[in-house]
Amino acid sequence: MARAALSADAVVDVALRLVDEEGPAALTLAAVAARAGVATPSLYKHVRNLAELRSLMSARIAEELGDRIGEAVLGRSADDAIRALMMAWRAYVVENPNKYGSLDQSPDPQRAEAAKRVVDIIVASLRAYGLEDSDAIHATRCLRAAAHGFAVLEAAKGFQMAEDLDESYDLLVRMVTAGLRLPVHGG
Amino acid sequence: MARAALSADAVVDVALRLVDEEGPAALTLAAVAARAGVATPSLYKHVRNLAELRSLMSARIAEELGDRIGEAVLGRSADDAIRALMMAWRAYVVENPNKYGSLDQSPDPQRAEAAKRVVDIIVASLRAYGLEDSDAIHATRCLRAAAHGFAVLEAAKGFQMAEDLDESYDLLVRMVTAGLRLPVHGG
DNA sequence: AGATCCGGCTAATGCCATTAGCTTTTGGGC
DNA sequence: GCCCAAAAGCTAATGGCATTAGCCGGATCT
Repeated sequence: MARAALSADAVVDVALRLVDEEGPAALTLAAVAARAGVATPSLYKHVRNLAELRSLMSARIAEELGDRIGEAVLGRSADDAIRALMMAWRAYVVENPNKYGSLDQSPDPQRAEAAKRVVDIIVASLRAYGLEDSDAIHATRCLRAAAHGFAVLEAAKGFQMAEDLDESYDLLVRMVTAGLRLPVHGG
Repeated sequence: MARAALSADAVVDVALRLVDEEGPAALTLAAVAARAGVATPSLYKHVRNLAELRSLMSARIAEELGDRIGEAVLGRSADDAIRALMMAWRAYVVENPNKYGSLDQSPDPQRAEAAKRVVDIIVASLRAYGLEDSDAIHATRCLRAAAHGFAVLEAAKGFQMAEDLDESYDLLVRMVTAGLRLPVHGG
């Protein structure tokens, strides 16, 4: 062992704080190193390269999101759980738009675990609707699409009209909860 | 005037083809210039900088998407129109995942027009449901969130399970069309 | 024909990621 | 208490990229 000043986790911490405060475009190894009080190349002792740092950051963001929605569904079921889950999802995005905006969806092992947890929480919440196996997968995809789509658009300031976003989201939540009662096939 | 070899539009064309073929990460002025058969700095005669090129590209992508969904809703109404619109949206994404992935949502004048057209088409399609004014805005946001969310996740290969994506999307379309009959407020 | 302007070019700057290779610190075994 | 191996830091160097400055040639208009 040696000086334990820095670590991969610590680098990710610093990077996340940087993105949170200055936006995704501010993420450079130089900026992270400066914040960590270290020369740029030193970061390579903890992280393979910028791409890996991004991936680790995404994993952490997915974990945080998973924590939030996991808490939200505790002790709730059916519409109540889905509403809480979606509300928690959006609350996370509103609190951390820059972080959410730098979440990337690319499939890599690191992220797989965190993403899987989010999916598992959703799938579990869908059991109250009688959705299992393939049906639960299809329904989960719809829920993710709705929540993520709204999140991305809101984080990117893609909704320009003056109407209250809370009301829009409330409608979306009701669309989803009602939609989970539809037959997964046919109609 | 002088040699009309290149133009802002032509540069955008080249850039879009580049992104389409090699992915969003391949977008550099150097690469665009190489494809255009020109030295890198020459591009600055047509485009202010990389950020503006990105913006122009986004505008074009939004236009293309607008064309597609505009065509799709022609001669249809209500569920039929919404289904056609959402199907056209996804078809565009599946055909052009890289282009769609480089669509950015940031609000700037160039993009405003193209984005507005997409929104207008949706709003118009919602009239069949009796949705007007604020209600139409809220409903439009939900539809955009659903379609865009699915599109982003699919383009980024965010859906890992083996289940057929067509079936998932069909469920999403039915969720939306059914959801458009919900009261916009309350429930 | 000549002035003008547009659109191209080369050269130069500065930031960034990444690599190589050296130095320092630290903790464990003697 | 001392030595050594490895971890973690550093400086220097490389190469790609965006961007700016300033020059040049040809097309257009008068």
